[in-house]
Amino acid sequence: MVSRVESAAATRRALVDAAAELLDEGGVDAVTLRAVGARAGVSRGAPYGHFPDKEHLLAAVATKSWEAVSEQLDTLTADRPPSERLQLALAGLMDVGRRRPHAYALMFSAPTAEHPEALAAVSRTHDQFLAIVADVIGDPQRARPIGALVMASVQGIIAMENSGHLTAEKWQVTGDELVRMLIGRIA
Amino acid sequence: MVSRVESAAATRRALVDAAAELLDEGGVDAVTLRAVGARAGVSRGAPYGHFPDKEHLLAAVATKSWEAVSEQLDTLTADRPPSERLQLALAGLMDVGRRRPHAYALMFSAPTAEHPEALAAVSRTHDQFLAIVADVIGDPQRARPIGALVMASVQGIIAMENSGHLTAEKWQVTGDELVRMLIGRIA
DNA sequence: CCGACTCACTTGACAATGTCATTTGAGTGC
DNA sequence: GCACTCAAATGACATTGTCAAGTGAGTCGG
Repeated sequence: MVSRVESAAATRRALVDAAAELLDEGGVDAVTLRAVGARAGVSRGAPYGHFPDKEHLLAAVATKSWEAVSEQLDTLTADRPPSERLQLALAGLMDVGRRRPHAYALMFSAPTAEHPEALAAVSRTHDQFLAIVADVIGDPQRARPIGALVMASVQGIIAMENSGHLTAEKWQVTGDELVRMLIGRIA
Repeated sequence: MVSRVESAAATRRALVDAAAELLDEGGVDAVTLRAVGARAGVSRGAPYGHFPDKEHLLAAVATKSWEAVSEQLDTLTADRPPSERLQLALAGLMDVGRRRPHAYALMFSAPTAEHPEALAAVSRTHDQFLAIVADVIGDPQRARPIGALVMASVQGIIAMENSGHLTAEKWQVTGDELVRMLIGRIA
């Protein structure tokens, strides 16, 4: 037996999942409210019962994507050496960028940063990342600037990889090698 | 007296300029073919005489934006010390990212990298940048990987600045300081 | 000088889409 | 058992990208 609120929550989840799938499959242009409704098994107007507009639905997708990264960071237990945790954390981020390029772009898009729920998920993930960086460099004072440099650089590497602007032929280097160069220079 | 081909070329220029203005003013959503036509003094269907579709018009805007950066790099004459030229080159890129954030995002977007004309402008600009990096580090062999790291990192810094994900309160650092940290670590 | 032609541009039309107002109907509390 | 709530469905509308057909100013051979 499903209560009304349970059904509504399930519909909301189905809408976000459907939007995420369509985003992964065909980019942001493929995420139409009609397609989302159809895949979620509801009508085209149903999203308006859960989100004020399409942008908020996409923000929910971005929030969920950030939460997935955050949960993956939770699995990096402290019994590993800090440098290994940093490497795994960056590898996890690069993995999202490569497996779900459209979702990744959405996670770092401007509208996402303006939705409180998304901001909270981003902030929590960044805090986890900063804690790892602090353990690596051993200096909490400098963790934030250095963490910002690493995060921004990795984000730029993935973004240029996905957009086709970072090719191995042109630059004689891969994204993974660039990340290794980067973390080799911050220690 | 304007010949027919001159008039057509002028219309094409007006369309690209109008699209660039609308992009700067209201983001990519504000660039509708009707608005572009109106601002260029032609009708909504006129762009189809010069571009196969809207994406090609946006690619032309990206191309022109890259060419502007390239021309600015041309002004960095070799009588400056290499490190100063690198700093000025990066400052120029950051300036575009801050003054024209939407155009900047377009320049690094995936569709842009698939249009030959845009690719040529990008490639030329990247070559100029690589030449400067080679002069700075004095090792042509390592210029490409290091240049890639710097370019990707700066791109990530600007992108996170523009999207609101890189705030001074959160990370205790500014984008400019990150760029200084970066070039300090590659020398 | 003029008639036919070219081609950039205009206009009408259409399907797709985001959004809102209205309606419907299943679950809920008295 | 009945009125009520609220999620969902439906109808409608403006906007947009795109294409087919039409138009008219510039061009060229005679």
